[in-house]
Amino acid sequence: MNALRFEIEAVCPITGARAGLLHTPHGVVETPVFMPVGTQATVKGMTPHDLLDPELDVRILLANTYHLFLRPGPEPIRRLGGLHRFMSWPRAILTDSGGFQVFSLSGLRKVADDGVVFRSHLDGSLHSFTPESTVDAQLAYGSDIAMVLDECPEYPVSHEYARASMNRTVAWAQAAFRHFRARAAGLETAHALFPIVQGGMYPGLRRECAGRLLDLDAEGYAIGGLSVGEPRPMSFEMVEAAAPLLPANRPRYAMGVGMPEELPEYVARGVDMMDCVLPSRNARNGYLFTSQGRLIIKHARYKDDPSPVDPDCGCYTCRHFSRAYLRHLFQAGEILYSVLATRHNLKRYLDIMRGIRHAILLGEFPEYLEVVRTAPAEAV
RNA sequence: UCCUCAGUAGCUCAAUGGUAGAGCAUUCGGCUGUUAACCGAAGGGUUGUAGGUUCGAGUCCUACCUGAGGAG
Repeated sequence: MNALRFEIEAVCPITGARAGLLHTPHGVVETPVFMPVGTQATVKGMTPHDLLDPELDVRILLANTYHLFLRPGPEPIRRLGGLHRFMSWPRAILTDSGGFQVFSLSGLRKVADDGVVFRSHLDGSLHSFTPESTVDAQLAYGSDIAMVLDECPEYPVSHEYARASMNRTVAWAQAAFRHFRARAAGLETAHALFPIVQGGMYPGLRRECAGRLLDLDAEGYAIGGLSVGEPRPMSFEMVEAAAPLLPANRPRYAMGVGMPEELPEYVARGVDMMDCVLPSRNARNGYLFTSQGRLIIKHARYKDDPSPVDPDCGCYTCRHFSRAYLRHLFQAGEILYSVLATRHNLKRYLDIMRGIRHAILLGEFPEYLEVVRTAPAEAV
């Protein structure tokens, strides 16, 4: 039983960028899409009501297998009706497998062929993840889209290590799919599982990895291991190596990217889905994304500034509050600052994706790219 | 008028007589499948003033200035 149906509405004849509709068990997602990150079953600072507001109209969220595994645990979530009911989110959820944590919490782990042993960052307790166990966890969560366990090596790594790591990721993906297909057959609801293309910063390994994952006949494919310290052109090059090999009629997901100006670049290389902590995390750290570039709200220059963060933004924050007020809230450490800033930054990212989608549908994506490539970096 | 206490970075305060520091603020970085309402760097001082003791004083002594309390 398929969980997803990917309907392509338009393809840019110059770049190959696609606009489509991703039909999930929890609603339709317009692509290309930016997925806000809600690691611990919450987008920090946002209620589901905020995210559902037509102003944001978020269709799909991320949550994290690793973090929810440690707390509160897959079984409690299953008993409480799954992640959707647990967090009161009616729309689609994609769960990351914890593969990223294998790398980002590297001080605490040991990678073996059959999985990874790691220490909880919460209490130091020992746990293991296998391709099978992370599928089980994500089925307990009731994820619409689950991700296979992968290894996400840091940059730079040797070709030798990247190859071994990629081989492991492919083997894990194969094991995950075997287990997933056996388990999913007995379930009432449909779930999708995406494998992840790895291969370090070696185009040859990326191509090989993509080719080997095709046999899995997955409902969508992810490209991982991007923005792990490498220069940006290299990230784009890795996508250029892998994306053309992936099935044209399935969604492609670039994991963990990127800055606002990078989003159209990934789309131009055939990417349909992206997620990133930048809009939410940077919001809380005083970094606001605007149509005129970045704005660091803590700067004293905004102390008496009555203007909105972005005069061209129609978000709740920009409609009602001044830079001076937001700066005040930030300096005072007030919770409302994070709420308003996150709301604005998410709106900015979602607007960018809607703008990209609109341009593709109108056949004007090359012109759109031209404009954003010459955009200013800093707001005044 | 007298007594007591206190004067150190923009602010609040540290510093057994031995290289004047911290937090906040300021300025600037950083953040990319969140261990992050987080992390880092820089600028900023005639230690109230003037003398004295001492090898050496923010620290001890004297006078003065300012402030806060108290007494009358």
